Amino acid sequence: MTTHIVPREERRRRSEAAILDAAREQFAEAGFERTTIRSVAARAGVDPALVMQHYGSKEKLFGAAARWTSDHQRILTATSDKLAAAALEDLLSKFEDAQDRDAAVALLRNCLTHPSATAVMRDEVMCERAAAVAQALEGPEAELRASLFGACMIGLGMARYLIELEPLASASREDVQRLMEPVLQALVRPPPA
Amino acid sequence: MTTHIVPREERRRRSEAAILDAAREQFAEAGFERTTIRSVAARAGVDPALVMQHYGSKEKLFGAAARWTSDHQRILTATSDKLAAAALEDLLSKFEDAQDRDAAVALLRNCLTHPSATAVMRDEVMCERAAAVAQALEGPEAELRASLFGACMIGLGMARYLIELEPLASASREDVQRLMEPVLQALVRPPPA
DNA sequence: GTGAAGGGTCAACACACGTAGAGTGACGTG
DNA sequence: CACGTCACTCTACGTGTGTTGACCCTTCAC
Repeated sequence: MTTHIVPREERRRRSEAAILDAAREQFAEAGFERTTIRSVAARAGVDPALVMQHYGSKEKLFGAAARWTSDHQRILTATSDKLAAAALEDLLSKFEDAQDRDAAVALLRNCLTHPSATAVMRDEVMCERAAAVAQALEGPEAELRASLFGACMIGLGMARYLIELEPLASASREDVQRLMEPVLQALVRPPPA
Repeated sequence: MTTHIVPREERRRRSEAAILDAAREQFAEAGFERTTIRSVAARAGVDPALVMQHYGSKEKLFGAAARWTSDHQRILTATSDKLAAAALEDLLSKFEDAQDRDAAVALLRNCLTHPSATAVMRDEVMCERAAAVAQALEGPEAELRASLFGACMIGLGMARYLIELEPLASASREDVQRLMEPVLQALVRPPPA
């Protein structure tokens, strides 16, 4: 055995992190229902009971794993002509880092079937950003346009990263950003009628 | 008893239809995993075993219930300046009829978590229509733009009917159509650069 | 009327899951 | 060295699930 001697607290933090990583991957790949405590434990190389001991329940584990880590400072501070670009930048960059990506995918994948994921998605992610977007919009129906803005962003994320629709899934980030920007700009500009 | 005498075949067709309706509603509301054969049977007023006898397995029942019933003739025949309007018309009208709506929601709700629903969504629904859309598009990158077109449509459907993001969920069909049309038109027109 | 057929029900199996409680062995402290 | 603590594991329970086979009871053909 080449295992070094590690202090208890460090060891605890490591296994907790290993479990969380495994949970993120599993929830992201297979969804909440098809993810079992046992499979997460196996992936993390620990006993199923340890998962419970650390996170209390499958529900809480999911809550800790599925997050949308992002400050919407970039959106709040963007002027209306840079709003679309900023939002796209924010969305697309989230999927570069593996950990952020898994956490986001875990939330996205389950937001249609898991009650608390739906609530988080709607209330914490979309409503908040829609409010921020609406604030930057001029003209009538700002809230509705902001909702549609969010809807397009969601659709982009789901089609590209979850459904993996081709050629969108394989397209370069730059191409996606370049083509989508004028689309979202059509919502930023006040409606014609 | 006031039950009329009904021939066997008619009786069979009725119970089969009742089961399918119940399954559609249940799959649409609760998703695949949270829907049980027992709950479907209860909703249809029959015995759980009868569901199996008619549809063979939960998987096959889901396959029969979750469908995207729509001809894309309207899209194929539309000229490029009417393409966005036709697609929106097609999507929004699907959710007026209760039966179509349940079948569509059942597919939409599970297309991120259920393997075969994902496949149907990607291959039968999106790829086909994206191909039809791409055919109508002029300029470069027609396939990618068609993918993005589909992504926005999906996002609209999910945000409005599944996540129920406000004020989008409560907005009138006309308002949604009016505001979204120029958005999709930005994908129909050839890209600037 | 009588037998066959088939729609429908009942009870049960086998399995996988989330979860709980007792037990174990290494680490830290005196 | 000895003792308590804590991370960790083993085993098992209870429950809910999809699915099955044996059993009714009405409908049809002759």
